[in-house]
Amino acid sequence: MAQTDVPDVVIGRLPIYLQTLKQLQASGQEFTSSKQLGQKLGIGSAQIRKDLAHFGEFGKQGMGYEVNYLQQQIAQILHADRDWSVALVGIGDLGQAISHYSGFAHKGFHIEVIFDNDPQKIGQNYNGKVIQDFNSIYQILPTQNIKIAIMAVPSTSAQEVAEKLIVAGIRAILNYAPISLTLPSYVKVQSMDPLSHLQQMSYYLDPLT
Amino acid sequence: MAQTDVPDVVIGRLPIYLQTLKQLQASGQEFTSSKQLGQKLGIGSAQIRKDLAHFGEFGKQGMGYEVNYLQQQIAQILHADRDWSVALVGIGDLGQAISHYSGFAHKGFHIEVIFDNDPQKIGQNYNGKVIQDFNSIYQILPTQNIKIAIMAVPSTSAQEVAEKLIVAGIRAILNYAPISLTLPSYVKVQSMDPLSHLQQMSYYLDPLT
DNA sequence: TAGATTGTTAATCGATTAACAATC
DNA sequence: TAGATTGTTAATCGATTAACAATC
Repeated sequence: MAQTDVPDVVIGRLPIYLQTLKQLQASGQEFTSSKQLGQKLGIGSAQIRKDLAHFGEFGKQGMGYEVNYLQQQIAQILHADRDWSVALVGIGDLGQAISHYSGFAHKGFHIEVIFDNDPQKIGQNYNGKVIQDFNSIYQILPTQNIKIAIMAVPSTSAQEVAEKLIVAGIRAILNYAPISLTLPSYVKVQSMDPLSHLQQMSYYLDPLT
Repeated sequence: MAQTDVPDVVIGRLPIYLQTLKQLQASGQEFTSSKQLGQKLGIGSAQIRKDLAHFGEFGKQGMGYEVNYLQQQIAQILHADRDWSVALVGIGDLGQAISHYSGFAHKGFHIEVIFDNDPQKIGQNYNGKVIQDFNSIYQILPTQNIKIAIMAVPSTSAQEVAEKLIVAGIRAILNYAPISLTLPSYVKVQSMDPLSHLQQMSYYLDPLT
């Protein structure tokens, strides 16, 4: 297991390698090459080989990579070869959509607890789970050893909610609130911000149309 | 208006600058500085000044930036100072959540048409809009001059749907399918992939817990 | 004026790309 | 063997950071 620190940007590409390998596997292909992967992803083959080199040697000269083996190896590196318990915070429209989304559970991320702070919602049954009072996170999260949270709360409370989650032991947050969180570096944060993406694209669009 | 090509990575930061300026404005602050913005965003002040320098001079020495003015300028640069019509393709669980989400419309991105290919859904009224047959995109999109699409379709059909959208005149796609699209470079694509983000974070988590 | 902060240039840093010996 | 593709080193490229004169 490579212990020299691997750049964030490399880690960020591993999930898409994994995704692409899964597709190749589904299509029944046994071997692939850095060239083929690069073409599918629109990046250079050298970059893929360099990225993988951080973790070991996974291919054979002249042959390329065995799809199945490389997939397993990358899954292992990402800790995607196991199940993770996840807490969902905020069960408004967005939170409900997230909890419906089956893609997480199928890939090993299971929403085990749902929190909200609305007395109307607390205690209600949602998707087979009782909605818990957000104030009880200190009782619930540590005992269940949950390290990952998905935040679907208003921007106005996002920072405060995040800080409490950290106190409760959360170490990775997938943030759906369109705000930049300021948190200690030992906590990983990834933000989903569709509006930013739309604005980024509209820059390139002809404003006259 | 700066015409020398600005790096993608810079354009990608402008929306978060805009977001932060809106927050400052909401809090009633009239002036800010690259230092303050940098601290809020966890990036260096020099980077912010350098980014802005691509487009002009927006500050005053010793004073910093007028929040309102800088906000307007960045909005203009991003073409976020106008309204855009958007097509939503796919009205399953995810598409429904997206169409409910009010954040887009409030920021100028209006979902004007909804497409699906399920005969059960076509013709039904959803959120005040009649769901259109995806096969009619060639009639509808060009006449309404819609350049932006949000894709919430299965991975298996994403590539094919994207290609048809381009023929119908779409030039920017916000893709929710977890797949890497291969498209001509004159089309901008941004992908929303929560699973990739979760896997990226789980890399850093202690696998033993 | 003195202090602060800009816009910009130069220095540093890191990531991508090209090239190639090794070898399946 | 000849062809293909790896892993890796060296060269290039681009982005971030540091520093500072200009000036509000």
